[in-house]
Amino acid sequence: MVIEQIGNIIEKRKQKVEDLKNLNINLFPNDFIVSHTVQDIRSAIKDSEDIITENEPVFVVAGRMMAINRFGKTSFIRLRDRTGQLQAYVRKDRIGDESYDIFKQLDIGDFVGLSGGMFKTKTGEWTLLVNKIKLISKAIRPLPEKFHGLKDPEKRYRKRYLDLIMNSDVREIFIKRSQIIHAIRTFFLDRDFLEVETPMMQPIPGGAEAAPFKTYHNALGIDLFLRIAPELYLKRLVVGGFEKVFEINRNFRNEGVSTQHNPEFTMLEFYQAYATYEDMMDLTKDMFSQVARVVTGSTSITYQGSPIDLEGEWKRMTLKSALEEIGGIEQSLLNDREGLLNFASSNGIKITKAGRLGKVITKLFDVLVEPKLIQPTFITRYPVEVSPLSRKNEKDPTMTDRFELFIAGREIANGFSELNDPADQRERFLEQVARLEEGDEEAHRMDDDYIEALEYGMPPTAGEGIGIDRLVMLLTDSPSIREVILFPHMKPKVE
RNA sequence: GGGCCGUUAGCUCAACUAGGCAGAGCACCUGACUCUUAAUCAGUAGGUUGAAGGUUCGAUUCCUUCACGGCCCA
Repeated sequence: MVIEQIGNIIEKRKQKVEDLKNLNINLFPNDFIVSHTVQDIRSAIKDSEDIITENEPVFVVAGRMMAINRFGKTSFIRLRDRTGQLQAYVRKDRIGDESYDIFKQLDIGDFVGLSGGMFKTKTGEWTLLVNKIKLISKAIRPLPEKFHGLKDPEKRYRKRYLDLIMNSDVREIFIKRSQIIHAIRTFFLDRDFLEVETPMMQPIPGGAEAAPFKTYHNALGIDLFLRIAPELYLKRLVVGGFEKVFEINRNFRNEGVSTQHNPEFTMLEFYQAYATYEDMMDLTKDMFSQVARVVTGSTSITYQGSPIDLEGEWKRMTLKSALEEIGGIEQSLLNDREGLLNFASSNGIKITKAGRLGKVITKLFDVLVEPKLIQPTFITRYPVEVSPLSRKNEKDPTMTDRFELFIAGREIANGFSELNDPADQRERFLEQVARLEEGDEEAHRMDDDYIEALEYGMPPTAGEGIGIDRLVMLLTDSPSIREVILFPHMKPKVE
């Protein structure tokens, strides 16, 4: 049905295709040799403006025609390649009658190769004066409208290629995303970290509280799970002697989609032997300011209207003091599970699946404190029962040496000194397994192989995970995770 | 999962309040035009209004259900 609606334009384009074929024109040739990008041409002009003429040097460039202004025997083209946009001027008396007749059959959206010299139009714009024009690839479907572009978010996400063709700000976001990941990689490699890749398919999904995707391996006859985190594998590598490792890769969590969540998302995790969670906080701040400087040129950014300073002091406060000072909960209540639940219900805060004290505390934190942490803030000392992989604090064994980083009201990193005592780890897993058996599909599973690895000895280590998509959102001022993931998950549309 | 909003030409949007021949701009097609850049001028064409049902003489408009999406909440 949709095909019938668009059919009219497509039918006309297909008729053109037939006409061009009858003239022995190859619509999809593969022998055009490109010798310049648009950027190359601009640089050449900048370097030697005075010796450029409309006859030489001759530039050969290729790209998509984004606009054509036709005037009878002459036309202006706007040509786009990956480096930018360039105007070209096509004259019948320069390219010849036959060639111009073919050019008249071409459409906006077609790829062409051009060669010619550069001149200035009377409005002063450097323009390629075309000697030769060749069709390189034919577009059968019309591009969206040139002025308003493509706005419908559903169509932008489903047909991202159109979004990228039409919306330059979208192109910029994904270029920045690449630069951000590059800058992170450089940061760690410069500090003697080893980049590794660990399994995406795991027999026991571990390292986070999340529901996994399940799949099946035919030849082995076993269930496998798409990983929810790489953590337990990276720590096995620390056992193996790789004292500083990092991985940037995809995690998969079987949960809903929203402006903050995509079922697959990119995670940075890193581990450093002989370091503590406090070292990780220092490292994180260094990394964020370096990445921001490389990518945006500044450590002062704006996210959705809020100015954020990545260079200033990053406040550190414990979870409980944050609840007291920012959340407005009396200190005496903080160890009183029932009291906190009463406080919640009398303040209109719904707590489902309340669980133990630590769970209640973190849920209250999510509602009362998290949205208020706009400037970078480390929250430290998380309860043991919500931190099954973290080392217990030496002075207060109900708490762990763990932190989360919040910026712009969102959790963006989670790190801790690692639990390397295998007996303690086994006990923590057993508690989690009990919850799993109670039906909490997000609880951790027993991983005997991991405990065995710890039994061979893991040096004291600290590690951290940072959600790359959220970091990219922050540095590109994007309100939705779908703006920073090229192909976000969408329900298939029935047509 | 809940609430609100949206889905009309290839694209961006009108028409819906109060039911009465579904429109515009750009794109497309035809013609004119050798410095335009949202080119201009003249003309043509383009629609099962997201899907199914209901009310009605008559539904893009009102009602029900469904699909997909957006925002907010959980």
